[in-house]
Amino acid sequence: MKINQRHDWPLTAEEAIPIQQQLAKEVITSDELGTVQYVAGVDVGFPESGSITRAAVVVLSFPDLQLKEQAIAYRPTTFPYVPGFLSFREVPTVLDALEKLTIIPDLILCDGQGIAHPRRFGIACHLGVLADIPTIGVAKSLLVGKHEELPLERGTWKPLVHRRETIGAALRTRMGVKPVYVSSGHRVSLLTAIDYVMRCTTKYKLPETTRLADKLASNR
DNA sequence: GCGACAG
DNA sequence: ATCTTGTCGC
Repeated sequence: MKINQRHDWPLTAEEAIPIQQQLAKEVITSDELGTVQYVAGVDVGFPESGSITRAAVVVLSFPDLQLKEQAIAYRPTTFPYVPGFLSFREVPTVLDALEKLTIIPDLILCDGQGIAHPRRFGIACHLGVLADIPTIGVAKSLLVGKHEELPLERGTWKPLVHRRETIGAALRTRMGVKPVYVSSGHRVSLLTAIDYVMRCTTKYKLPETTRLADKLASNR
């Protein structure tokens, strides 16, 4: 698939802030997605002591979650890891991998936050806006916000609140296991996001999409 | 000013 | 993220 270039990639957080503020205006947190036939998962690894960025994308059929296609892309690493600016480090290479796909995914599950971000523009939002594809943020740990303790049952969740605003949810995908943090990326509401994350999760804490992408991104 | 801080 | 030994449970 072809993706339009929207902006140059900055090399510092200071230069990245204006870009986040501008693109954050384009984020849509209501449901603007059609029938989901293909769900994608993306993940990024940093081999060669971090000097190389390796992005992996897997496309699964939905709801049966069978692997249909995968792609991988590499770039020299140019942006450091700075909390709040993860997308500037990972998205350029992820877009390269997406462009190699034959199948255009109907939904993408990202490894990281969506709007559960200081400026409401986490990596899932950035990828969603640039690719113009519905995205959901699924993070393993918290960047901002807090939530009440949740019940132990699989599928239970509590609102993730930041500055008195609900920005996502802490979701228990497996009984008795630490929750994942789900938030809207682009063109997906929170409730719909929670539903898709549950439907993509089978026997592990993380969605199958993320697990397969992770295997491809970190393995060799 | 002092901590917290996705991957 | 990455590095990296042992340990716990099915």
